[in-house]
Amino acid sequence: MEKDKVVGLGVRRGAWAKEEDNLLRKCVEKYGEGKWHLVPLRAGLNRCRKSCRLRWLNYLRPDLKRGIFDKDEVDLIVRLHKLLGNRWSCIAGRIPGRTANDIKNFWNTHFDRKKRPSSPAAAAGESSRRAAVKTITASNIIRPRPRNISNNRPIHTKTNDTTNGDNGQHKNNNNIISNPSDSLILLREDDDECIRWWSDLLEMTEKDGATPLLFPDDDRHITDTTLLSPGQGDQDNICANHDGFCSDFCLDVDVWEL
DNA sequence: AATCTATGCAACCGCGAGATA
DNA sequence: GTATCTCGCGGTTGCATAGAT
Repeated sequence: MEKDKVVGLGVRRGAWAKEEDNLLRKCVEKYGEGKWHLVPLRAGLNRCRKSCRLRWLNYLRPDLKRGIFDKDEVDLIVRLHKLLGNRWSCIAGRIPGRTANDIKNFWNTHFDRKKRPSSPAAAAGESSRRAAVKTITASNIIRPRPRNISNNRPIHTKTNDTTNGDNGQHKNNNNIISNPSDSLILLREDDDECIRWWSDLLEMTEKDGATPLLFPDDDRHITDTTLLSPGQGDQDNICANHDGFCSDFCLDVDVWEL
């Protein structure tokens, strides 16, 4: 990677200066997320749109949580990775305040078996976590399933979604339902199914023993599954807090015959 | 104190998908 | 149907820095 360079058409690259951060922040606060191709112009930044978007998503967003991952988050990442594989954006959608890049970096640092822990102590500490990861294979990763939503179906619209960037749009990566409003429909109309799905999932995960519902370094069972289950808590908050995430998780486990 | 090594993380790249003309 | 543009994602790179020697 080249840092602090100006290339090609004079577009600046590399580390961001504080002034650039301020310009970008003000621009997004004023115009909102999205329309990234306009952001460099609007903000007066000599950066490409991708760089602006990345900087905002990974660093400047006000709801970002920084610092080390706590146990709950680590456990969640392990379990979601078992389910979803390297679909970091999906995983990030379930962990408030964390970005896909954060999680990806965290995973690559702490769980990627290509890298080795620096000390025996660290290795011991990580071994149990790695053991859980070890069993992940392409065949047991659960992949979301596309659903056909008729255009005629009534949509429960939400008006508090002010953003149209980031998670507001989801690509159909591996048949993920793309529109957050679709997920809303699923939640409203398939509440029971979603609840059942999560129940089955948690049960299955506990049964197969591949990734036990335990923290890696102690025997504390996860009892607070509220964060995980779309069938619990405030339904509105699920999509409001995690944007399109629900769409990624309203799926049938057996469809892909895993 | 100087040098080396390992690690964390910010940033870039390339690609695929959706939207639109 | 196709070309083009934009967006978003996962993979990868390489700088900065802490820790070891």
